[in-house]
Amino acid sequence: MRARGRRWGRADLTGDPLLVARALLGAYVVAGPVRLRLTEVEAYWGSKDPGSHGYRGMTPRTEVMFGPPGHLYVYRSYGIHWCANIVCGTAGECAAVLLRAGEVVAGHDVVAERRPGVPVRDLARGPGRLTKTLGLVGEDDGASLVGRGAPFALYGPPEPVPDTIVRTGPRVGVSGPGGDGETYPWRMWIDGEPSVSVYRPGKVRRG
DNA sequence: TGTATGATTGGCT
DNA sequence: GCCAATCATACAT
Repeated sequence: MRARGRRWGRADLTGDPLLVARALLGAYVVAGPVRLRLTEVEAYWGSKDPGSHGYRGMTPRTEVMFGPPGHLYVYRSYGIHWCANIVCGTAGECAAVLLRAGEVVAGHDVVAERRPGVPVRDLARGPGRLTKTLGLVGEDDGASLVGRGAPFALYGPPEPVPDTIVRTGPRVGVSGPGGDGETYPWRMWIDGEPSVSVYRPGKVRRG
């Protein structure tokens, strides 16, 4: 049996979202019988960040992101998929880390039922696929990952993920503040992981 | 009340 | 590489 990392609490998610995102690489998300090792994440930082849903202030949808760290922010993407974030930062500011990709390390039987015919490396390769594999839906928006009785849980990496295998780059599908397709390098992933999603540049706006 | 848009994916050319 | 699917959200009217 592989050693298991320490269960994370609210304190582990408090602070700079970029540092939290880095720390989440290699961490485990537990949803019922399914456990996922995170291999790719993106940071979103509220009012500093035109790419964030919370950039223009709090709305009913983004309310969770302004709350205390340790909760899920789940939203519908393109009317079809669900995408999941872990709220981090500090209560009152808007910060979250989008879960983009991971590797299934437990609960394969359940996942196989949920996602028949899907190749192993594609099970959680991309944010929409990841939520499907974990079974996350809109009703899980606001649910907690920390504390006793939380429906979900988060465990730190069993072994530290060294900086030498961590890569950073522009976020996927987000156009940056410059407008020229410039983006913040707030996407982070573990190099060489087959589950890491394919990069696609954000839509170029006319101009 | 109407409408444009998107932190995507899967299927087809 | 290109494009449709499909709907909640945000914002204009």
